[in-house]
Amino acid sequence: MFFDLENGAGQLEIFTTRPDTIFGATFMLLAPEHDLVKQITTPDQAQAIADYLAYVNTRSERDRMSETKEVSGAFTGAYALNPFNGAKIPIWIAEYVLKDYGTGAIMAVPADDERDMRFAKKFDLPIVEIIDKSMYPGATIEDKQGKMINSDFLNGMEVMDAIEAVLQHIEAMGIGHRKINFKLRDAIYSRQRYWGEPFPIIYDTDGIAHALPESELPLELPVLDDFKPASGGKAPLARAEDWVNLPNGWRRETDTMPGFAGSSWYFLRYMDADNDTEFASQKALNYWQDVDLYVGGTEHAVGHLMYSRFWHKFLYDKGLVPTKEPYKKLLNQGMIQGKSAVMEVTLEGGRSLELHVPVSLVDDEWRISLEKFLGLQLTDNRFEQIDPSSHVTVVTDADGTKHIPLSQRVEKMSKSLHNVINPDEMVERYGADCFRMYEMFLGPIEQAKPWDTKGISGVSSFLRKMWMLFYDEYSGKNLVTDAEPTKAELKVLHTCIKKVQEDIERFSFNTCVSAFMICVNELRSLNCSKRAVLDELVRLVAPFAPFTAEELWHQLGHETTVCEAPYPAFNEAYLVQDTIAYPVSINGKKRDLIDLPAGMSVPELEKAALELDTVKKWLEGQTVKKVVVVPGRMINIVV
RNA sequence: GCCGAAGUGGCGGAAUGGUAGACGCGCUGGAUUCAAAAUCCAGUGUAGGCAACUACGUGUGGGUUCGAGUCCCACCUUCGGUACCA
Repeated sequence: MFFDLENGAGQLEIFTTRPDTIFGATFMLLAPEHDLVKQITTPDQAQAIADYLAYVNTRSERDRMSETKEVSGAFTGAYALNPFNGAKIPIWIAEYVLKDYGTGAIMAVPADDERDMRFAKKFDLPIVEIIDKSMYPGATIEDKQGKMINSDFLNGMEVMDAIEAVLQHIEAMGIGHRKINFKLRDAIYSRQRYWGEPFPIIYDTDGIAHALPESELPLELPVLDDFKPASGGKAPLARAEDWVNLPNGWRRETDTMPGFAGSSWYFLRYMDADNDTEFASQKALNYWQDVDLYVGGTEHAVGHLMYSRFWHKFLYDKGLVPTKEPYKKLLNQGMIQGKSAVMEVTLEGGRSLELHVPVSLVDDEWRISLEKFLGLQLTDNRFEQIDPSSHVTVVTDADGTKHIPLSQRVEKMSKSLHNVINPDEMVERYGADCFRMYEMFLGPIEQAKPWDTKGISGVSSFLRKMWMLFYDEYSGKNLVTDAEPTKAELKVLHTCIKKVQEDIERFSFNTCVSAFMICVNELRSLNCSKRAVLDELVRLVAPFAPFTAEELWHQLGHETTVCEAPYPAFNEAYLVQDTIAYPVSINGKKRDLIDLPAGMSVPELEKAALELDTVKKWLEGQTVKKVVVVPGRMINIVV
């Protein structure tokens, strides 16, 4: 929307989503970097504006974004005119108005915008109420609800109607137009490194960019020996001069694309990887459709997923893919956090600071020995200035060794926090299967949880116990027999199959691991090494411990990979119970437990419960009001 | 500020409205060992009691229900993401 400047000095273009509030616009705001600032500033205000711009210059992008409570600004001395009533509106500049959003200029409506309100209060600018929200209790300042007041021809209208009415006026008067504003976050696309797809872009002798003709695609990276940046801050590709400089004097782009580029659509290519005429045939695309499940961390949800969906939408609009969205379901896995060790230091003058000590130097009681600390001071200059005798607390053990106690904090694993556990070391020590299963075992997949190396021994001994169903612990003799499994053994196996099947469906992998542990413990106590049971167990465990399962599968005499064997299905017949343990409650509080044959009728169950000694004891002097019996579940006596 | 997730033992966590704490770690006691590691057995929510047992117990306060960690209402706290977006 355009506002005339006072004295015919030109026009100011602003962007607003609330043109209905125009009669409440008591001042205008420009971004400090706005082109008009220099032109319109009056001599009286030149010093104030110069001072303010100097201040803005000292502020980093981060400062400007993080400090949101305190507003700042300066008056240019110039005025714009309200196109409907000719009112004079002072023009200010303020750092909270961003140069790159909209037109870098806004009409400020303090009555209907919190930041504008703070600005008006700070600089004592008028506030004109323009929306009566009294009939909408609880409506916030941003809600588009209420009746227009103090607004000339809009008075009495509901906000939504007023927006439409004022838009029609504005367009009829030719002082503005409707526009949908799109914004794509963080579109930093090119990278100065070798690893990445090269851009098929060439520059002519005037430096104008041209797309490489299709006949020259695909463009492939040249072979390099040295991947360090080239001179002049150029990307490594600039070293390949034969590749960069074309015979006609044109030059290739030397930046490359980021990981987002290929990963935004590679799954489509997977659908028809050998196709050399198109990225994938319509037949393949219609068959595979989309990706069932996308598992990724939060940075993927905001970064990669956004690009990938954007890509896919483009391909869909072009009619090249059959689905609007590339992924059916998103699962955000939680972060495995680190436990960091924080040393609290008090320097002379009472100034205190916190320093992260490498967790590898910390003992079980979360302390660092003085000896190790002195060693640390030699290699890490963050600790140079610290005097252990006065700046930190030191405790002395009974045996005379000195330690500095540290506090523990669970936070993101990060080099800067010195709390990183290297997965390679875990795999080296426990094996990939154990590491994988322990990560699953830690807790629900969507939740963040701290890594604790201590707990991994539980999974490690589970894998050993499973192995020992096949092999004798001491002699290494193969224990597998072809005997018929008993009812009890089949029940153990099928209980596990059922649980694992159900838990996989709801992504509850931690409880799958627990089900395997129960199964193996019970098979061990039954001394079961029967092929009929173990064969199914191996197939069941294969997705969780693939290396171990593959090994055991071959030991069972199979020639092909376990991945090709059908996944076991449970048989309800093996799970039938002869007796059911019924909890017996008085007023909802459990008082006894009774084993009763399955299939007992409700009156029989009630009678059996009322005959229990425990129940009789609790019923002394009481009247039974009601007995709730849920067959197969529980019995509750209400008194 | 906005969006999202989560509050249960010493710790990670389990629990279609129906036995709270499965499974694992840790801890305690025992077996084995010259000793240790490893392994095996038993115990382990808190308080009282030799025990049987009793009371209390899933962030706080209410509610629904025969019965609530689970459902409803209000609140508190923590974590993650994002942020002057007009």
